[in-house]
Amino acid sequence: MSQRAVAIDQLFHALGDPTRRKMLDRLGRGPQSVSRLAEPLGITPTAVVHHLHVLAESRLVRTAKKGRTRTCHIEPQGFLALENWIRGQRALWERRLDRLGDILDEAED
Amino acid sequence: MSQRAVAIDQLFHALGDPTRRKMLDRLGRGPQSVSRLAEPLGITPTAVVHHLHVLAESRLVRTAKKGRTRTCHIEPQGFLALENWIRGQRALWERRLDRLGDILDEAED
DNA sequence: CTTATACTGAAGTGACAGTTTCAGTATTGA
DNA sequence: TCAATACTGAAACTGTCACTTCAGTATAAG
Repeated sequence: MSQRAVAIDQLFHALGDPTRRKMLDRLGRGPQSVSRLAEPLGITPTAVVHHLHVLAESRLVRTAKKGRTRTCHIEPQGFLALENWIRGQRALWERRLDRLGDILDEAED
Repeated sequence: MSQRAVAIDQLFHALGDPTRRKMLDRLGRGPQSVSRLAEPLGITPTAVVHHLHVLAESRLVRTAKKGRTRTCHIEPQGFLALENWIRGQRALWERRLDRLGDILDEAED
């Protein structure tokens, strides 16, 4: 599997978990510490740290420790990669579907 | 969890599997039968059928059986839902990051 | 009618991912 | 210095998921 494919794989795996997406929602509204992320999710800080590793690998979040507190915030890189993937998929079939025409029409229920 | 959230959940779960994404790549190039999807992936038709169920639930593919052959093709609906989700995420943090400025700059490595 | 083809449902297996507990380290504040 | 706080690593538990085999059904072809 190519380097690119591995990255996409990690990315989708990261986003595939509901808890991680909830964390992203939180972080979208502003930076948070590990504990403050954990509390509303009803999971332990340990679990949060694990999820942070996964999210950081895909460049969806970035964290920095200052003193005894780790602060987490959104990083745009991962989202850009996701958008690129979708563009690639569309490029595959969009022209063909346009040519066929009927399938797209049929698809809007 | 809201109806919307459930759908997004299914969608990411569907896209989280590498085999299913390979199937989408194939189908992006044109419709395929179950067996012809299975062969290059090195899995049984049974497994393909399972994946097709998952993909169909998220409106990423559509299938139709004619005679003894089931033909599968891409459906755009799921991809649109994914794009909408990303737009929602961006809306959360984009303005804030623009205001802060420095974080985005720091993010381009 | 008989055989081959194409798919499908049920049941079972193996691996992995999310989570917890618990013990440990680093930092802060009194 | 001492206690409380915040996080982290290892180990173990549990459920889920992808996949297989096998038996069965429907369709096509000779």
